[in-house]
Amino acid sequence: MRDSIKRLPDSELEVMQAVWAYAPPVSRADIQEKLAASYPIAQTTLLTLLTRLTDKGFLRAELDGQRKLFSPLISQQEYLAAQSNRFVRKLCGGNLSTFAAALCNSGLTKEEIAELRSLLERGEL
Amino acid sequence: MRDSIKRLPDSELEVMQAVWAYAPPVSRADIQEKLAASYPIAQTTLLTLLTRLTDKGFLRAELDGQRKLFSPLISQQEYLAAQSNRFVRKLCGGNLSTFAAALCNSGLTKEEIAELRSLLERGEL
DNA sequence: AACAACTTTCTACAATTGTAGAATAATAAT
DNA sequence: ATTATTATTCTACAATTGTAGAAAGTTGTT
Repeated sequence: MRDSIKRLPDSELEVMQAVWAYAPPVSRADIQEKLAASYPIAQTTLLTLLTRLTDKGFLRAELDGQRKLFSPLISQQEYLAAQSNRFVRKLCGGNLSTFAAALCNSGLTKEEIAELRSLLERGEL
Repeated sequence: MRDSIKRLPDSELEVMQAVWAYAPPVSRADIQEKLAASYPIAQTTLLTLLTRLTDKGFLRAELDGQRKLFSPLISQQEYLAAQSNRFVRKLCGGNLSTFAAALCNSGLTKEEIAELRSLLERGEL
């Protein structure tokens, strides 16, 4: 919920999502395999992004022989919560009707909106 | 709802929000006045951002004597709808429970969540 | 005419983001 | 040992973003 979690650039977010998809720790190769279809990328590029994410405090790196293994320091839920907050507060100016209207016009079907309502009902988690 | 609406960088978003706050068209001075407190910025910087937004198709500029007047080509609702879509589809992987959980952890109070639910009830708009 | 006030355009530059080849280090295989 | 293989680090560079001074065009004053 930390408001201090910075919004990641697209390429770094792609990498984080691949990291989150595994039980940590993950190697560069794991991530690259996961991204292969949706976001093909050179190994050195991926390593650059992993380094940047580590510098930014999103990942922790440990050595395993010659290679590195990465673990998230910020969970997907933490990140998404922070970004949701940003969306409502900053983009929608904290105005819930604005936010609701945006959702209703976002392309979600009526059924999806209904599902969302019901999910919101069961409070936290 | 166009998925093609690009996510704006922070500074350009600040400007667009100021533009949306007025009935168009607006001058650079109008925008600067609106932003003065929350986002102080040099006039030339603001003009650079306005030019970039115009190039990106977010604004239209017309001449009014020596100065320019700007009007949004993309409404706040269009932009927010596109970004909401992106949030659910891309950040939450289209998973509504993930999205709901993010909202519940975003710092919104129970009352706000309840309000959101009720706003979502009255469908569109 | 010369100046002041205001506006925009040009030019500039550092930081961030997107991407990856070259160089290097370690490991495995022959 | 010599050679592939594989992994990381260095170096590089273009595009985007954040920010603004310098230069130049208009208009209203004195």
